[in-house]
Amino acid sequence: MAHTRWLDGDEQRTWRAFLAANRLLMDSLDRQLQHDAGIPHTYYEILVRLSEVPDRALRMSQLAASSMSSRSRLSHAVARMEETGWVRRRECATDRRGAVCELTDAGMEAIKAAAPGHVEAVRTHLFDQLTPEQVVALREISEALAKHLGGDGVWPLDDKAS
Amino acid sequence: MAHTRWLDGDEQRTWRAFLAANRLLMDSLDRQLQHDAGIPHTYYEILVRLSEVPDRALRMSQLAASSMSSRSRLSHAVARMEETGWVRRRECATDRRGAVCELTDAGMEAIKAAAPGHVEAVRTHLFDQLTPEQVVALREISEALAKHLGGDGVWPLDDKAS
DNA sequence: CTCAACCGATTGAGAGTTCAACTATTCCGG
DNA sequence: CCGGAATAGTTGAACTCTCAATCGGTTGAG
Repeated sequence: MAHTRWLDGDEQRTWRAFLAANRLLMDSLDRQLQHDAGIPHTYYEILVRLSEVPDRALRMSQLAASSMSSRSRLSHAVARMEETGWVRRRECATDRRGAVCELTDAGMEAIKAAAPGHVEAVRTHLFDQLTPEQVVALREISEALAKHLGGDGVWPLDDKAS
Repeated sequence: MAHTRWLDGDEQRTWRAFLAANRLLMDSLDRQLQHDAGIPHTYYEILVRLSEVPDRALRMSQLAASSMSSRSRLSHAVARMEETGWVRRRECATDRRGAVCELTDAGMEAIKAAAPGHVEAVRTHLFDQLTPEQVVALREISEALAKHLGGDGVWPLDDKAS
């Protein structure tokens, strides 16, 4: 790289505000969930993905992709949540290397208990602070970034309504 | 809370795209910095704040606020970076409880070495993916959120220019 | 059929973060 | 001045995350 394309003043300001907003928001949500439900936000995301899928079960790799988690992180997280009885690991029928992670009833209860407080926090700290137009803009921005960064397995991305 | 204000379909989609984009972006930047410069992004932020301030020195609490770090996190981080010789701790002249953190020359060199690669990553993964209008929107959104969440000591927030 | 390359997932060590507890100092009402 | 409350910062334990190494299972070229 011969010549660095530095950020200009506006870009700097945008970038710093973005960093600040993200860290403050995520830290806040993490604290809320940890305090009220005893789990970090990343674990909550994993449980939610499982809860929305047929049979409440997914292959580890699919679960990792859909929760934006590295394989390693997911392995540790699932091990941890298996101890507390929220998920269970089964062998995969079609690929003996694979593992299927399944949400238990206790795990489902845990989500249901944690969800209202979490959703309320997301609403008050995010959506309540933005105009409807900003919400639309935020979605378009986020989808563009995630698409570029290869966030697969998260949204429809396709479907109708386009 | 009697009744939870759940997210509607559009809000869900926005929220998930936002989560995906943020995690992917931050993980990517963190990996880049860790790989090319051997420091996590949070440490980089701390060093940058110090580098921009008179005397390259700040009280711990101010440094924590301006880098969106908890006191504890900053303490650990500074201890770590002091070992590697990038910062130095001095007593505060006006308050014997206080400590002043100062960027060393070696620390300054470390930033200068890390900056080009980092800035390039921010550009390619963020700004290059957005239209100028989206950059403006992102700044307004981020500033609204950060302001609500009490992100002080980060921007001017005041100053001239409206 | 065989073996090497690849894939799915786990593991352990090292590093960063959080929380709560703690020390030391300053502030302030009486 | 005294003593309690607040402030600045640090510390250790518990926990999460990352990275690289590893292991068994699968796949495909020859």
